[in-house]
Amino acid sequence: MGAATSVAAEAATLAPLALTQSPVQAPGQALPTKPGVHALLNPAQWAVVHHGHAPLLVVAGAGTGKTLTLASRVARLVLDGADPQRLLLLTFSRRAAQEMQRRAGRMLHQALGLRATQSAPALPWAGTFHAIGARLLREYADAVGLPVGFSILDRGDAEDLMGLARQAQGLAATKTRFPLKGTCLAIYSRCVNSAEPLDAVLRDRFPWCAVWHAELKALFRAYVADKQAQHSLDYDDLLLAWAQMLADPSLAAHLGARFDFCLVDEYQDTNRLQARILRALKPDGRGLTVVGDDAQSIYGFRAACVRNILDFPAQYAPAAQVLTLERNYRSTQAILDASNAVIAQAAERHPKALWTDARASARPRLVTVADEMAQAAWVADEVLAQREGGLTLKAQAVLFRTSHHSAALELELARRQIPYVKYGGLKFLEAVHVKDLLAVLRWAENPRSRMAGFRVALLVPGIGPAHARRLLDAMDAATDPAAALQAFAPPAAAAQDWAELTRLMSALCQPQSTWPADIDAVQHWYAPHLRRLHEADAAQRLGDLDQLARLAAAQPTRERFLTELTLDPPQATSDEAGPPLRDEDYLILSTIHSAKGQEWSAVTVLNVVDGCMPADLATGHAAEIEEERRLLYVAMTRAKQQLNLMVPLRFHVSQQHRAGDRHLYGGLSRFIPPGVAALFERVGPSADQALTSVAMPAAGTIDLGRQLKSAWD
DNA sequence: AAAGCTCCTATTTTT
DNA sequence: TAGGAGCTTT
Repeated sequence: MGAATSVAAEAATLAPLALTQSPVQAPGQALPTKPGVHALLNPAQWAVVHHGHAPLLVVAGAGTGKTLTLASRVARLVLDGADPQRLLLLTFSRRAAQEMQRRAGRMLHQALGLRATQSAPALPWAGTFHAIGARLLREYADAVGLPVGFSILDRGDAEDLMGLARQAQGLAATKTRFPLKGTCLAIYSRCVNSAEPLDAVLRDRFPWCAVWHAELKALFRAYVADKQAQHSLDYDDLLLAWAQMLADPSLAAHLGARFDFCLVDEYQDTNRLQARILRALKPDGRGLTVVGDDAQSIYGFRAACVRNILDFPAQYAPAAQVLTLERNYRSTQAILDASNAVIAQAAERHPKALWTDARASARPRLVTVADEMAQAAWVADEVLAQREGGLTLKAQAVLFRTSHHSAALELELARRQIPYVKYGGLKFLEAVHVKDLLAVLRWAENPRSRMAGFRVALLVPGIGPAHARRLLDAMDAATDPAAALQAFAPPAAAAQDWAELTRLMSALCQPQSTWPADIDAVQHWYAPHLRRLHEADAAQRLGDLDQLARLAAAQPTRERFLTELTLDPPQATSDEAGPPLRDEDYLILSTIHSAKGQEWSAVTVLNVVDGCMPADLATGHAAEIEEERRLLYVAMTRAKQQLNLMVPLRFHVSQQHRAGDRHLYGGLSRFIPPGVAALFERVGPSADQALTSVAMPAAGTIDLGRQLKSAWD
């Protein structure tokens, strides 16, 4: 993504990184020259780095130097003559992609003995499955019959399109309630990603929707047709179309031959479709290395398939070699003991136990507090105390199951003026004003997009759904949709405002359109509409758009901007607020999902309470509970020195004041039974004492916090 | 046909 | 909280 994002992401990962084990990166360590390459790798890591062309599965436990090993392998391959342009490096998440690119780049830089001013050879084919898929599809669009300038729908867009199809099919007004658009898309997406037929998905995942089997099938057919008519691909299409492209033997051979090596990180989080892509790309597994840890599989809800990693070796004849990394360089033994105990209760897993020779230290703590307010206060106290003890804020992280669980803590941090950056759960792209502005750009880029056009047209006062539909129908029918837009006759009441829009659109559709000046033009056009539609908080929303413009300036073209923003949206709040000052220190807040692959000296996990971990929504199926267990395991294994699990005895489930605050008295998570709890140091009042203190009024304080915060706006 | 209302509901995690 | 659906008014 743009400069702002990479600066923030860089800042967020650099500090912890500097403290990692990485023998190869030890201060003063000369760069791996040929004979002594990676002499400091442990034997298992060394075996991975020097493995040949045969298919390889690396089972790498948390903190075992996985990324270092992968990056070293990349460096070794290049040293041995591999062309960096012919290395395909795939990951599931954006963060892992960035991390892999950065570490491999640094390693290459060292390995080639380059000076600081020289840059390492780029690894152009490193990225997420979705991003690489998008690039390949654009490159091969002509060959595979896709429109060259296709738009990529983010999840919101895809839902809206599904919603329109749903209405067009008359499913919005059924007697018994038809699944909502989001649910429809979830079902569709599950079918695509798990490569399972609709009836199986309905039976296993959405039994309450099974009666709508026929209607859903028709709906999905319409949805797919609409996407094609609008020259749009959704996230799933990026994988699906890629897989379909590879189903053609000659294309598969052509693409497979483009890459000498293919390394896949986070393999435990890939789904059946992604596995199919890899099989088609490298049918005999030659040059293929996959890395993962079944104990850290936490994306089952996105159809990630643990079987991918469990079944990988047997796909090949002879079976792929399996190398296991078990030596942990990250955490203290006490933290590992507790983590191992949590995951040991898991039903099915690739057996391994992490170990370290780091000297034993304090046990992780299980901290009982009365409620969320007390939790926030305890965490803030602890963070400040640690900082007094010499630990920077950046070396500390607070992790939580769902994004809003940090709300109380964020207020407390703001009150005490403790800076923080929050990862995950950010809905920047979902804000109405951001969507509006992007819709204009997207429409200009792809005039066939009814989604974008509809949204933009409705912004003009006097244009409603009926006129908008007439406009878009006319554009659909025209060979030159841009001309049809200019020719459209709006209702008289809208004439003035409509002219402004057509002027803007014709400027944006100039062949020599100047980017990023485009976005200024759009902002200029949109600002009055924004003020009209969002009087109350117009200033703040305009600020968001300024931020968007800054991101835009970092991209070479409009198309790249739209693609990058859709596939790699700003993910931390600091991205919105602009890059943090270089020397500024801040605490890390993150969802556990977004924390995967990261590490910090001190980690605090909020709400380790039944109903939260596991989430009460997830307690339906055994498989979901298992995934929640792995989630806790992932959270715990992020910690290097200190780990605190917070147990608020009372925490409220919803912020709906209308129905009154609902509270849960869950108690300690079921994942910490007494035997496991014994591995922790207990902090805080006993359960009895805490329960008596629960009668205190707690809810009202929130507004005070908000006022205090707004005083600094 | 558009705009301005009043309910209503749905709230995991990510590409 | 906020966005959406559905109703009523202009």
